[in-house]
Amino acid sequence: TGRIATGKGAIGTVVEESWFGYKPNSNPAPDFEEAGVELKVTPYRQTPRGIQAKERLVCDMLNYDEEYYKTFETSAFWVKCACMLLMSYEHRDGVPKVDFTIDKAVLFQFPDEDLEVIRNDWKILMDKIKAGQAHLISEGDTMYLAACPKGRNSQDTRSQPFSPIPAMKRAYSLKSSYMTQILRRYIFGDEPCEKIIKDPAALRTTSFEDWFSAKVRPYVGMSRTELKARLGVETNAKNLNELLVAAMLGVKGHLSNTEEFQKAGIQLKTIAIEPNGSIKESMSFPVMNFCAMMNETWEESALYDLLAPTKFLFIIFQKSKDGECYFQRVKFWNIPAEDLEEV
DNA sequence: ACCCTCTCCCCTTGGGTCAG
DNA sequence: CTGACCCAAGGGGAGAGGGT
Repeated sequence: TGRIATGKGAIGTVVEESWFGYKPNSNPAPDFEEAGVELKVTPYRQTPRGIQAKERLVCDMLNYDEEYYKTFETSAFWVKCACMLLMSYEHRDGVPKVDFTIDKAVLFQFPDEDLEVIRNDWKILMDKIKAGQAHLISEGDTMYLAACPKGRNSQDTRSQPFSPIPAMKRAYSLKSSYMTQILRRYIFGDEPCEKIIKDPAALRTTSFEDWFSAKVRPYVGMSRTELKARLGVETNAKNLNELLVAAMLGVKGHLSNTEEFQKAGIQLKTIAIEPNGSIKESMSFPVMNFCAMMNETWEESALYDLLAPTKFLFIIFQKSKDGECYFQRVKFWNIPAEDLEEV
C-alpha cells in the first residue's frame, strides 16, 4: 500500500481495475493504515433526477465518553475519514448483488467549504454530549455530518459522560443528501450547484445559520415593494418571498437548489402572517401550531409528535392592513429528539 | 384559466439484519 | 463489534381529475 500515498491519480485506476467485476461484499476490507486512507463502498441509484446516493455513509462509532474532550482533528471521525477511498456502484432493484460492479473509485478529501460545515456539525454533537443530552441527539441536528442510530434497537444504549441517562448507540455518518452531492459533484463530475457561501473561511468563526441570519438582518422590516426595488427583483411570482430572500444572499436561482440546502436537506417554507395574526396559506401542519411557534414557546407544542427530524428554514413575512407585506425574519428550526420517557 | 383535493409514489428516517 | 445491506412508516411533492 505504499504506492497509495504517492501517485494520487493512479490509485483510482489501480484499485478500480483490481476491484472491477468483484462483488462489493466478498472481499475483506483493506485498511490502508500507513497512508491514512479509509476504504468505503457506497451504492447509488440512477433516478429521473440524476444520480442519488442510496444510503448514508456510516463512518465510525461515536463513543460519547471518549469523543467530547477531543478536538475535531483528533476525533474518531476525522482520524478515520479525513481521506477516504470512495468506491461506488449502481444499485438496481431486482438485480442480485453479485452482478453489481464497482464503476468508480475516487480518493476523496473534503472540500474546504464542506469541512467548515462538518466542523460545525461535529461541534454541535459534542455540545450536546457536554450538556448531558446525548440521548436527545437526532440526525436533524446537523447539516452534513450526522449521528445515525447504530444498535440492535433503540434499547441498545451506552453510557454518556454528563448524564446518567443511557443514550442510543450512534455512529458518525454522512447524510445521504450530502452523499448525493458528493457523488454528483466529485465522483461523476456534474455541474456544481450554486453556493450560498462563496468564501469558505466565513464559517470559521460562525455557524451557517448565524451567518445566514446576519446576512438577512439588514432587510428586516422592509416592505416587499421596497425590497424589490432595492434588490432588483422584478417578478410577482408566487414564490416572491423566497426570491427576495435569495436576492438578499446574492443567490440567483432557487434557494432550495443551492449546495448548502441540497447537502443538508433543508426544507424551505415561507409564511405570510395576516394583519390579524393568522396564517392564510395552507400548510401541512395546523395553523395554531405556527402561532405557538412564533411566540417562541414552541418547545412545548404538539408539533413534536408530528414532524420528522428535518431541518427547516422558515421565511416569515407580515402582512399589514394596507395590503403591503413586510419581511419579518428567518428562522432555522428542527425538532430536538424526543425524550422517550415523556411520551 | 385557475384552484382545490385526492391519490400515488418517491424519499428520508430510524431503525433492523447478517456475515465476517 | 463493525461494515454493508435491508426495510417499514410516514411525509411531501407531482400529477390527475373535478369544480368554479
